[in-house]
Amino acid sequence: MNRLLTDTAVFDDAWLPQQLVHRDPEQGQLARAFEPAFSGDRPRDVCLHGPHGVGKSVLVRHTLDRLAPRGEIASAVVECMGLTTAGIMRATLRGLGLADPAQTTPLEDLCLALRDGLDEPAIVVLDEADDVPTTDALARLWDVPRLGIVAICHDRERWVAQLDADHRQRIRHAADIHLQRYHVDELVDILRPRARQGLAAGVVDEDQLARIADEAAGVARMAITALHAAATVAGERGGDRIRERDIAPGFERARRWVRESNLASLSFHHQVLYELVRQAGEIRPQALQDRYDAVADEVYHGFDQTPLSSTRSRRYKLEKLQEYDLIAFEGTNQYDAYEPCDAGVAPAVDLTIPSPAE
DNA sequence: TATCCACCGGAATTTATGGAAG
DNA sequence: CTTCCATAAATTCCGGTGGATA
Repeated sequence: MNRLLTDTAVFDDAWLPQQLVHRDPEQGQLARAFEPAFSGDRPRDVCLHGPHGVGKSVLVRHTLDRLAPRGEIASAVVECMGLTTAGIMRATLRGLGLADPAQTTPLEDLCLALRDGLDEPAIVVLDEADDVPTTDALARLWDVPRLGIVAICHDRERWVAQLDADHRQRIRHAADIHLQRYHVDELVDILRPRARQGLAAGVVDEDQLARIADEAAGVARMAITALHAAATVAGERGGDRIRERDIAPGFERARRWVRESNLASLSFHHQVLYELVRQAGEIRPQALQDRYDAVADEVYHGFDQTPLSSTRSRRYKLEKLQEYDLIAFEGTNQYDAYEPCDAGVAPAVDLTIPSPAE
């Protein structure tokens, strides 16, 4: 850790501030939705929506924390991204502390375990609900008495549109909470306590907090990460405080961190395909497939993995890489090419890839 | 305009994995 | 230990798309 940073934990997604600033009305709405749980009834369902990084999950976690002294409401936060219906049910059971089911437990058994295991009101939070086949999972969760659902999504209309008629009817009764992007001065209020606790004294001043807040365009997560990154960049160049010239590189570094952590969460196959695209800089689909065939044996050697033999499998991986904003490719014709979004983003694994034959 | 071509992406099917039951 | 059975991942199959070519 460099000497400008005193506590990096405050920049983590998981860090909860003492006080949630500028979200009082929304916090009140959410608390009212949970209220029935205290008299043994099912909490009201909630649809919580708004753009990336404006504090949707933080709002829920914080509100649950604040209510804890009034009585325990069991709750589970489920990261839906990439999960199947069964995966969501498993995560719910685990999160509520009811069971730790094996990957192969039948879906029906999971639903039964949840219905039978729950005798108190509880809340399940479906984070990133719009990235999943939520329709089926929702139906299963709605079958559980006393379980309230908080669905977190980006675009309410789009999410509701993919539900079937019954679900749509039911979601109409849910509390609807929309989170806007923050204004610059609100973002500064969010950054200030983190700067105080996470950075050495005098590393950043109000003007620069405002600069960072402005650049982050209302997205709290980006502002917080960029502050952390700007301090890192300033330290690397030997400075003892953040200066104007650190801010743009800070944002670039912040975006790189996000991409690197995304890539790290993916499989070895993804790492290999990403690295091939990154080394090529720009590569047409056929060339990429040929290259993969040429180097796969050597690259996979020593790892407990076997190369993907079908091009379809590789396309699935490439699709994921695009979803995670790691590579870009446009359109469908043969002149389009894959390219890395940021060639400075390195794979999480050390790969030795033979250079292309001359 | 008609045909070709490279490639995408949906859907069905097969294979891998690992817990549970006998 | 073997068999069974669930999910998830990998693979196979193939129709559709849209620019290129004659």
